Amino acid sequence: MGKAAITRKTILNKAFDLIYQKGYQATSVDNILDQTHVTKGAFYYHFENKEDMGVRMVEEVIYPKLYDALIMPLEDSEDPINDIFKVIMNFFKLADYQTIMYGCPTSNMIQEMAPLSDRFHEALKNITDTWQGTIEAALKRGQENGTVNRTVDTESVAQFIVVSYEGLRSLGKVYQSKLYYKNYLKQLRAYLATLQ
Amino acid sequence: MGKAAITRKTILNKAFDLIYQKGYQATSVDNILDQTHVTKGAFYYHFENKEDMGVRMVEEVIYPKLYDALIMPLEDSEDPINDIFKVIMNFFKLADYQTIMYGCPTSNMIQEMAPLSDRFHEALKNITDTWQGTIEAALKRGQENGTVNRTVDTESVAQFIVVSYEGLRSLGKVYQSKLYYKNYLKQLRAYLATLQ
DNA sequence: CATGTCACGTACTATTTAGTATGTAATTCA
DNA sequence: TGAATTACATACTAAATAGTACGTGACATG
Repeated sequence: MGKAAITRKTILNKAFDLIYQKGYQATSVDNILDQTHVTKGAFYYHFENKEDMGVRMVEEVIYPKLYDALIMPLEDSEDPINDIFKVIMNFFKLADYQTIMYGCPTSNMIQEMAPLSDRFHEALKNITDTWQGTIEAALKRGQENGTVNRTVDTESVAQFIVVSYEGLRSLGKVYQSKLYYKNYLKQLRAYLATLQ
Repeated sequence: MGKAAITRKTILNKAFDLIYQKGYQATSVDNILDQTHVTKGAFYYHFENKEDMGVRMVEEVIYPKLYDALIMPLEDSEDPINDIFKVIMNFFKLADYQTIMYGCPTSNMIQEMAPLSDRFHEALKNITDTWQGTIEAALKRGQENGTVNRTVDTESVAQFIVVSYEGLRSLGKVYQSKLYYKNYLKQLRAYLATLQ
């Protein structure tokens, strides 16, 4: 990676840290620059404006995190009912305080920016479409190999799983207890079991 | 209602309109004043500061809306499995474009402000506690009268319902389609049916 | 070796922000 | 009716904001 590419990455990574904790609008460009050794000239050389930087941050920082943790592990799943549960449970097992305190980065950005900016809206819709689509595809493979009941509506089930997960991460901000996550996993498992 | 009380209400109601659409931090005090016939002197006479106004808005505008639509109808429910579904379905039936476009006011405020302000955190936790508690109480009555299976963990079920609802409202911002809500209701009904 | 482009660095601006200082009508109450 | 308190109105400030103008050293390329 060249020097310029490093500068760009530095901006995006620090922007993620701050935006994840405070929100996009509450994080100023100066705020990001203060916490890096990057100057304003460099910032506006690499990005058109603040919105452009934010959208790239979603695409290049937030999306890969979600992909690695929750999407990729399901891409080849032949036993979705068990794998979906395992993937989510495993994510919470590895989660630190920040992860629980500040919610899901994707969901945070949707809440704040989807209604305000078309560019954000599109980037965020791509992420959720990909995730939901991956779950749906896994459920369909499960239907073919017999691990998932053929009568289930894979689209609405995939949606329900994503929706419940994002709701959990959102309300997790207010409850911040292990029990809250445990309770969720209990009900998620029960719900998934009904799909067999 | 006296004249001063009307001024106060005017501020809170307009604050709700703007904050619901743009977020708390993106809505300035001047912004609220521009859209009312209220001056800065009046604003800071009625509220300590912007945060104080925001918290009162949560308590006095957002909470009553959620209470009327989703909490009160369940307070005397003796058939929670059917009533919970009906109440949520009914809410979406009556929902306008704004409601779907801008998500759930409570959830929006949680996402933006719960990690940033203790006063917001507390006010928002009270709302969700009340809602979840009401659902749990209804489920317990259902267990007593036989409409709900006695083996179900009412706390985690109540939590799962709230969580899935809030996730839906959050992701609804990005999907904005009737189908998305229909799919949710389908899975919610299926999930609730397993509690019988 | 001259020259253009890349990748910044510095200094600035116009606007917006929450909040304050200080007034002054309108009520209330003794 | 006089005095105090309520409920505002107006004008201001200091800080923060996104973005710009303009410079400059490094480096590639003909």
